[in-house]
Amino acid sequence: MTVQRSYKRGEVARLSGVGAETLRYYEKVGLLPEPPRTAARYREYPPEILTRLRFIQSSKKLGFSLEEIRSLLKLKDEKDRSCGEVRERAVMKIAEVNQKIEELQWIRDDLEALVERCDGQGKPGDCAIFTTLEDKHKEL
Amino acid sequence: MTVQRSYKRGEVARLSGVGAETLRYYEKVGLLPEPPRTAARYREYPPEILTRLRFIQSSKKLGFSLEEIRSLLKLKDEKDRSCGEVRERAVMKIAEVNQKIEELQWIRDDLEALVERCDGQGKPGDCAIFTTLEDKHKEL
DNA sequence: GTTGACCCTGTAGTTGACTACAGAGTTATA
DNA sequence: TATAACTCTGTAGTCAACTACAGGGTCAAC
Repeated sequence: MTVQRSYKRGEVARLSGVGAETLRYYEKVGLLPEPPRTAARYREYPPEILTRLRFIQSSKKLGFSLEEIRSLLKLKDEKDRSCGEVRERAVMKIAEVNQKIEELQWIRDDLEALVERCDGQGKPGDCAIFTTLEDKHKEL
Repeated sequence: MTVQRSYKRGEVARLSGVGAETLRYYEKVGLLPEPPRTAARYREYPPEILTRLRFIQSSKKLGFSLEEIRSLLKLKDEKDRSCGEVRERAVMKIAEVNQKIEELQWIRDDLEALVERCDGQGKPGDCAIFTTLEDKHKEL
């Protein structure tokens, strides 16, 4: 038979890089489901918790609030519910994400223009014409 | 001669969507330069402040902290300084931004896969296979 | 020339997202 | 079996990024 592995808080913390206290906090605010407990009320996290935490971490880095992440995860958790509404919300999320990508691309393009212009070393005032950094954002 | 226009706090707030108190806060933490004052110590913002605020706002939406935005803006403000170091930091920023874009694209692709799979309405469990949402992030 | 809508400074309060106890129970190891 | 290293709950503290006063001064317009 297979050994069904589960982790406790400290292990999950070590493996995911998310603080042990933070795990409890995430549970409290509904980002993580309440895990099963041992007889002594120790949390027993299934291995899947790690992918969920990875998702949370990268979403955070991208400027999603915990509230938004909660709603993204809800999409997944509701996979067994009425497909139509989930689909609708997913489509909206896609639009939001695309918008973020576009804005990041502007910023990157601005930075690249800057680098190109000030390619040499020294020469102050030379790379002066990178007001670009702001101009592109006029249409925002 | 040209009429050199300047704005006071309330006008900037209205035009930019950034709260009037927030402007003072941004000044305090070094995101905005101290503007010139009238005889009565009223702030007189030049029109350029608006592009700067737009830049701050979109960067915030993309998950940059005020500290990071400060360093992005410093790149611009230092345009007259040693070009080499500015260039170096810009190159690093570009890498960071590209990383963000990539991660957002993963999230978008995941969401799109989800939408594709649950294309019909109703049928629960049908769009069940969008564990994609987490799988892609395993390599993070 | 006063009323109301602005502006000033300084400071205090709020919200989101943690992070750190205190005081008590549990488990692994020597 | 005792000691260290965990875990539990509840609550309080921290930090970033605002947001909201209080107690005053300024200015335009009636």
